[in-house]
Amino acid sequence: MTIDEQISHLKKGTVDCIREEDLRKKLENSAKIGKPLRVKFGADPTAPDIHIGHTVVIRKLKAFQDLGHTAIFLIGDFTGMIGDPTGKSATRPPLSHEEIVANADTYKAQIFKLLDPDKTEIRFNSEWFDRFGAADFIKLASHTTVKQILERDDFEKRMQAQKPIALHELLYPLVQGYDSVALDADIELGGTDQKFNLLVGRNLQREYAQEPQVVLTTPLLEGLDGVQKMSKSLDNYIGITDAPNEMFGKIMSVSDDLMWKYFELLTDLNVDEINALRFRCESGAENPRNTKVELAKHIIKDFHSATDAQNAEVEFNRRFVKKEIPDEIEEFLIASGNYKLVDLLVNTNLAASKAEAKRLIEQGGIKINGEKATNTNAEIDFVKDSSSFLINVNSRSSNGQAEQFLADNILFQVGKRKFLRVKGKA
RNA sequence: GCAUGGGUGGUCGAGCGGUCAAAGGCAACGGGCUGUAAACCCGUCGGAUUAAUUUCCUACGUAGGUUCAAAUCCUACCCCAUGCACCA
Repeated sequence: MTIDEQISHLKKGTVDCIREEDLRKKLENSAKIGKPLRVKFGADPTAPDIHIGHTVVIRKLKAFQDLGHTAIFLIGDFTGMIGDPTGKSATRPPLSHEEIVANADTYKAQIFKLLDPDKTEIRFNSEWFDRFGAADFIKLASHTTVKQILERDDFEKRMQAQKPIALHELLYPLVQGYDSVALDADIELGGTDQKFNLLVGRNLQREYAQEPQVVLTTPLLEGLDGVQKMSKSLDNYIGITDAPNEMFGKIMSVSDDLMWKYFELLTDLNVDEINALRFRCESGAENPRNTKVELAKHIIKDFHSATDAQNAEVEFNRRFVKKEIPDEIEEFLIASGNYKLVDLLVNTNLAASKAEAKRLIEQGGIKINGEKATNTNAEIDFVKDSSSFLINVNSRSSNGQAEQFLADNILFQVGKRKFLRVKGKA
């Protein structure tokens, strides 16, 4: 690849590249002297569960890696110890060494689904900050003015809205930026929300007489709701350890509009290929649903395998298109006896409380062996009968119908997705 | 330290003596329409109890008090924010 080709490849799907001339210089120089560039990406140590929104930037890291450069995955364990960067006042409890190691392992297991372990450095910023003295800290702070820090969009807004800003939050960008100095980073990647912090790193490197890093930002990926950025706390995420079936379902619920962004940021298809698909959908030549199926398979293949992706599609079709019962259903064993339906739903965790169970029944959300349950007072008998169980569903109200059948289990369905097979305990 | 404003359900936010399990929004959940699209529409949304919207319990920062009755009034305390003062 020529340098021009590399640049356009690296810039695909990014928002900011500061500055492109610097990137070019670094790439050229690296090629000339045969020294790989050091590409940094920092992660929060407290939340090792990453979702595919995070992989947007990790894929970019991989792009550099594929070109022979060194990926540095930095775990901000020191930063994580001193507070919360998002603005809410709650200070995070310091993580123990063991927790940090455990979280790091979790990270590794996840990122190495995409990255090459041999070309990845995993670093912790406590390496240098544990040895950082108060004097060093003051010196670090002296390189930046209050005004500069307050430039940050978030701070400015909060000042204006008279919302509190804790002092340590002002220090955050400095701490994060110093990591680039300590690592002698050539390039730092991050989401667009990190732009300010990444630029602070760039300035600090200059202050510490290093060549400033190139800053490359990637867009934030909206989650399944299509509006807010993907995050675990909003429960609109696709975890990269999600099972193939689950991933498939979640991707299928992404809106058509958002699908194209997912294609751009989460697959290797190039811009032309994506545009071609898009044209077919928009001209009516293809049902967007089918294109979305392809998207789902592309993504699942990366985190599982092509076979898993294929199976997920089959399973999805069976379950949601043909509305058949899924292949594998969890089982719950229960002793023989007489149960109220609502109690059973609570005991099996299908409902959080009796009130909720009742509500589900009233709203037609509960199916027993495929039949909608309508009576909130229904009772079920599990009677041990040699090899199988006599199951007796009856109701107390006058209009209720009693039914009785012999089986070794009852299939419960809650809503469209939850299934549970309740079996009698032998 | 002083002054002012404030602490309400998962969240945001109304209520400011009874009609308050507490408006409204968001989130969530169930149903409908579909391509499990999205959007939209309908319903639910503290818990237990009941044939029932029946009865009861818990909840409006904490602890007391006034009242037949308190999220609402009073007292003390805790916490938060803003401003002032202070400022190497």
